[in-house]
Amino acid sequence: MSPRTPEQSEKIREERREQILQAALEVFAEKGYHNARVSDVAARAGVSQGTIYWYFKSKEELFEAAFMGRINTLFEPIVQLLQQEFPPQAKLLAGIEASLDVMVQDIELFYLLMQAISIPEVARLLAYDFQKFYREMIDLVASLFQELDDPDPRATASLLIAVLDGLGFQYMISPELFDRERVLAQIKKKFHLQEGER
Amino acid sequence: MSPRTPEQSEKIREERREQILQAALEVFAEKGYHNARVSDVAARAGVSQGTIYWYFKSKEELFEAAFMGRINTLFEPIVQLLQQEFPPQAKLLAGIEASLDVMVQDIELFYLLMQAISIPEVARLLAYDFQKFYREMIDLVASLFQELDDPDPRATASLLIAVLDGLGFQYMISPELFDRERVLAQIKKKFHLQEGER
DNA sequence: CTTTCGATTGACTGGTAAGTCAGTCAAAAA
DNA sequence: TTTTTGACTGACTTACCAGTCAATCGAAAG
Repeated sequence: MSPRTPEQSEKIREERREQILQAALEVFAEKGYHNARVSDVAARAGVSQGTIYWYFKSKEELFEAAFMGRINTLFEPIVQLLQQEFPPQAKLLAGIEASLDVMVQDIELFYLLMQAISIPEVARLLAYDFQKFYREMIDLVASLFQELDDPDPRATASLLIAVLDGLGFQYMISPELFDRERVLAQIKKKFHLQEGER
Repeated sequence: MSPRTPEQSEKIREERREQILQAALEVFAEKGYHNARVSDVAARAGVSQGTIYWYFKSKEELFEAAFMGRINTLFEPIVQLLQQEFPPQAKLLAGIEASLDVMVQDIELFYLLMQAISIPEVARLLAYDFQKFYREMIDLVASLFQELDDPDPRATASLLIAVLDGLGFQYMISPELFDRERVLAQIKKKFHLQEGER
């Protein structure tokens, strides 16, 4: 009766969706949300414009899906890392290094982030997801500083995350000013994360 | 011959220009660059759309002028402060506090900044101005840390500015997470700026 | 081979908004 | 009063693009 089993359809849909999301990410990062044409995304993905609307309700929804997908892909490993059974200090250090690497290798994520926040119609969709993500990160990092007997773990966590965000920001503006090793050394010192230190 | 002296014309132009810039700032901050209509700015300023184009070549140029004007207005006092004849520690502390205050009171500046960076046609215009501003800030702050015998003043300056940027970012996303006094205390501690400390 | 139906196409539409321009205004000079 | 000219107006043009939809495809089931 039906030309394909539900599983087959599902697989095709999943692959096409991914293909469109990847194209969307590239085009949005290159041109910015408003200068990116839905037809550009279609062309990049090798499908027609109509197909985009078979998979996504609107341009806004397409951006949201592409952006949040990317955030999750990049940060899930870091979050996982922070939850493993290791000394808190080692986890913090590894998390910081991983974040710096994401920053350098996927700086376009920051670019997408700026857009996500500063375009009202997109920000509306993402506000909840994003605040949740942020809060969870602070909670997680705060719990590690707690283990390290920090007198004010939440404030310290907040500050550490602010440092990382701010560095991403600097890197966007003037990548050449950024010196991974020197900055890393500074962070270790300021947050008392020298190897061997308790 | 001429209906007005050059000085009179100049005065009128200057006032109208300011009036348009103020309106532009409000409208851009409220709606975002792309959702702000030039006609909205005109209405807010109480002039016709044509008048906007008598003073500014394009919407992009209008944004640039409004944004950079605001940046300068808000940061000139801080830069001045940092250049006065006071102990470096006191100047750093005062500068940090002033920055936090700007952040809380003029958070829409951050919002405009995100836009300025993430909208390619605007970023193109602003890239130079902005990198210059950033570099000067780092140089200035680094020179103060140098006076305090910091072993790596530039890295420290870079980190401090990153903290402030990152905090602005957090404040945009979740203003309720921000606790000025706790954060300030943390910064003082991490950057060795306790009152009385050398 | 025929049927079925989800997937796909791309030309088209309707609304929108940046920027233009022909004409008006008003204040000072002559 | 008339002339001059910079400032100003707002209706209009022009181009654009998100989203729609009627038509078509194609793979598997029957």
